[in-house]
Amino acid sequence: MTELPKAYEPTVVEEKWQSRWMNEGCFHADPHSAKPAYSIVIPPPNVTGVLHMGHVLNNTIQDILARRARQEGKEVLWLPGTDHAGIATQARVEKELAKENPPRTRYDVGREDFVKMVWEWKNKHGGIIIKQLKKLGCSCDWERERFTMDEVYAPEVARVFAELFKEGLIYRGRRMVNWDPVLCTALSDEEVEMTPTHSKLYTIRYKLADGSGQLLVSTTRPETIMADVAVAVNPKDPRFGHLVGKTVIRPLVEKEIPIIADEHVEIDFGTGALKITPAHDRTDFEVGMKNGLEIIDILTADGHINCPDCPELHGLDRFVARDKSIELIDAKGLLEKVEAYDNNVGLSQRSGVPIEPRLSMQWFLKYPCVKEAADAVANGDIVFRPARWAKTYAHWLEGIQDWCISRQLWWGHRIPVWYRKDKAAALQEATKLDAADMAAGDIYVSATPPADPENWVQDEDALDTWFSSWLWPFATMDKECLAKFYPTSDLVTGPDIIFFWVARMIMAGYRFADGKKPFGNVFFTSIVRDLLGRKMSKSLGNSPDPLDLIARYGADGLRFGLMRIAPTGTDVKFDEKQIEEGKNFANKLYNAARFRMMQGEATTEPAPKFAPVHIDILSKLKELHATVADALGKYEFNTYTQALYSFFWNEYCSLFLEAVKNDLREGEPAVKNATLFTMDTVLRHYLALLAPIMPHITEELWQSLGFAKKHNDLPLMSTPLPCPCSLLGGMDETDISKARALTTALYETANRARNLKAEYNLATNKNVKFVVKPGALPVDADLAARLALLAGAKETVVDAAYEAPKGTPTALTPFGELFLPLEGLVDVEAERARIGKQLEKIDKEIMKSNAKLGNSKFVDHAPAEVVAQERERLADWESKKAQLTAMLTALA
RNA sequence: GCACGGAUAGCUCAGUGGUAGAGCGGCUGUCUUACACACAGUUGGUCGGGAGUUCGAAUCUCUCUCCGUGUACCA
Repeated sequence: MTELPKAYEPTVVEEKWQSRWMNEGCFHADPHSAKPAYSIVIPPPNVTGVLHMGHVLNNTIQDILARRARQEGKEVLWLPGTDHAGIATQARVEKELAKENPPRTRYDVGREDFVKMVWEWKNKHGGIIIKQLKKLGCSCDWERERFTMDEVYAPEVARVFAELFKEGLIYRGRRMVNWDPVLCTALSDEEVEMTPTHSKLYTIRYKLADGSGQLLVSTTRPETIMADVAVAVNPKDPRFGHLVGKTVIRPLVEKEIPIIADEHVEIDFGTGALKITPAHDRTDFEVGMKNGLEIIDILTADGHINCPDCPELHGLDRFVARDKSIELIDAKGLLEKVEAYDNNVGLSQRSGVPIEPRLSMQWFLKYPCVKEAADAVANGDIVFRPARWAKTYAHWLEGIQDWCISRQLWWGHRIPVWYRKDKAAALQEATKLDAADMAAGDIYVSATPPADPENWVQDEDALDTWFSSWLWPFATMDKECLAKFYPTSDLVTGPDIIFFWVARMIMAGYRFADGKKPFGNVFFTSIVRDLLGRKMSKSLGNSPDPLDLIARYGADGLRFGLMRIAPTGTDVKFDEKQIEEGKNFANKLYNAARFRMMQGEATTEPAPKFAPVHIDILSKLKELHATVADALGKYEFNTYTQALYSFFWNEYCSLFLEAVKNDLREGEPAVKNATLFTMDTVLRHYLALLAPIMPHITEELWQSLGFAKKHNDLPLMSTPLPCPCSLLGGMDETDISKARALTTALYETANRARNLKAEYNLATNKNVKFVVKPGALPVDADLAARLALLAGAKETVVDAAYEAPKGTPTALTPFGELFLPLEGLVDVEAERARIGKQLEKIDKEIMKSNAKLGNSKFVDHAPAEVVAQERERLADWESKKAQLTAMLTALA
């Protein structure tokens, strides 16, 4: 007998197996393997990141796919790594500098030393999340861990840049971009979040220069009035037609500015007149260009007013200046009114502050292979799951805009462009740079720095982080790996980065990896929310720490609990109770295994003598194989998890084990042997099916149950999935279904028996005697004994001639009438009432059924089997009614 | 504004035309020698509202309400 603790303790077990798997190289992919390939690249978390629930969900799914693929005999590469996350990482180190005494900025340190500091920080503190992923049990090939700025990856980024530049797809220009005044960098359109905001709408009087009146102009941004260069009205607006061509006085830094006509102005909005401020508004900029207007920039890069002509505002923060400017205008008597106004303000996803539209010199990319990328998803070359994301994806591609790829950062891939020293100043101001400049030798664009660096000046900017991560599926792999594992099989990621990452990877794949798609399937996970439906976030403090959850419930418990509630189509509301379920399940599994270990070895002699209950559970196990394969094939992870849960807890533990316990104590050897054999078979197959989602506990039990020995002591994760074909091999299908019918009847009868006991307030542990007066199904000694065990009875007597004393509680079962003789303890009246109640229920069902079958339309239109089913049901109720009525008369 | 998703038991969720389900929670028993992280029993629902299609609707169609997400414009 094995001495084991009563409760499963995951911590030690999980650490043990994690290190053993790694030491034995179980996760390592062999590109020379003859096995078919299966590959996933991890969505690289930020190197500054710590594990959150989204990662747990995402990586558990990837681990399930990877581990299952290994069991299916595939050579698996799950390639891990981290993203350098330009802004986040740079900000992290700048924060450290600001804490110093005296505080420093990156400018105090200087570019070269600052970048060195970030590397130091990264090497010391970065990649915590990698350790955390290991604690979750992720079976990544850690020997192949990549970083988006490492020595292998960085040249790829530069190479791609140079190629796209030569192709004319990357260009530089002075454009209106999204400017983050806190981070002082340009951002892409995707990094701006339009946010509903309570603002104020100011209506201001612009006096006509000829003194003939005034024009009311509404604005939310009075602090930019000094940069107004015109007022526009719609050419079709009858109210203002006569004013076009006249001039008004700009209220701050007074100056005559023209009234122009432009169709962009909406007649119905506000006053119908719009101030044109080309330097500080995207559409105003366009209007300005169209009409040849001047551009007056009155904001600094960090969002302060730069307008010496207006000393009252000069140097003020843009929001302080907003209030101040209104005071000034009001003082001049030019403020008409101030109204509350709800509008959408673009906020920086990075710093959270309102974006400034700003004219600046930036690098842009015209996306390559847009059509290939759109077609691939449209025609199913790349499958999105759930499929509806394909629509979102297609919509984005249709309206795709050039991507601003330069960032005014120091941490990241520096733009691989050099300007000839003597011309650098001029070139950096040039709005157009192209291959001609390269030919002239004025600029140098390449993955390798110029041979004579002293003659060149490199571009100051760095690339958007996503400009490196869009190469992730292939830039992470060496030649051998590419040959074996590219394109990758599945990508598992959140729908929030469908544009940032997924779409761009598809384009990059077609353009840079031999025209091949980067992956075959994309599985978009749900987003984990809190119980109020809010996104998990640090600031709300509603995000549980996965490591804490692992400590309390085990990694297996966390994985199982989360997957059980992760629907495929919608978001998950996270409830810690569900994780507790995962832990409880692990404990159940552990105890079931412990129970088996207490029974000793199965013998080879005598040959197992299967009872219906054995055949039943083995047949269900066979079905479980199919359910699991089907669910995983369809990426239905909650179905997979739920099927595993209910098979084990309900079918195996609650029913089967309870029905066979006596075999182990006092059964004849052949029956005992059949039970041990069946338990072993179920556990062996089941552990393998469960292993992808609960890798640690299954590995531990595989070992302690002795299954590993039969497989050369291989860890379970390296053992091929047992074939369901071996289950009940050679047994006739009709015999199997006969056994299953008997077993179902047994379990149902046991339920009825328990109900009877409960109804008569007999404690579960009270030993009673049941009498079965058999009906249609045969009840042999085996079934009778198991029934007694399941019902918590001393014995079950099968007696066809049994005459129940008046008032004996009875129930109808698939095995016939079931009696619970209590020797006159029962009140006849109470019993009569009980049966009467049952009869009422049955009468209702009969009425329903009769109504249905009496409806000729139902009988004519419904499929034959549905009608037959209904008839059967009715017959069933009728016979039950007859029996109950007979009992009732017997009572009298 | 447009698009997409969701609304089923107190909670978290299954259930795509044929007798409304699971787990948790609640309540009642039980330390029955694998498991009290458990066992047995039990209580919970006009399937968001309305209309339609159908013999039959949680399921299909339309519409409304509420919640969520994406996207566009906003002076």
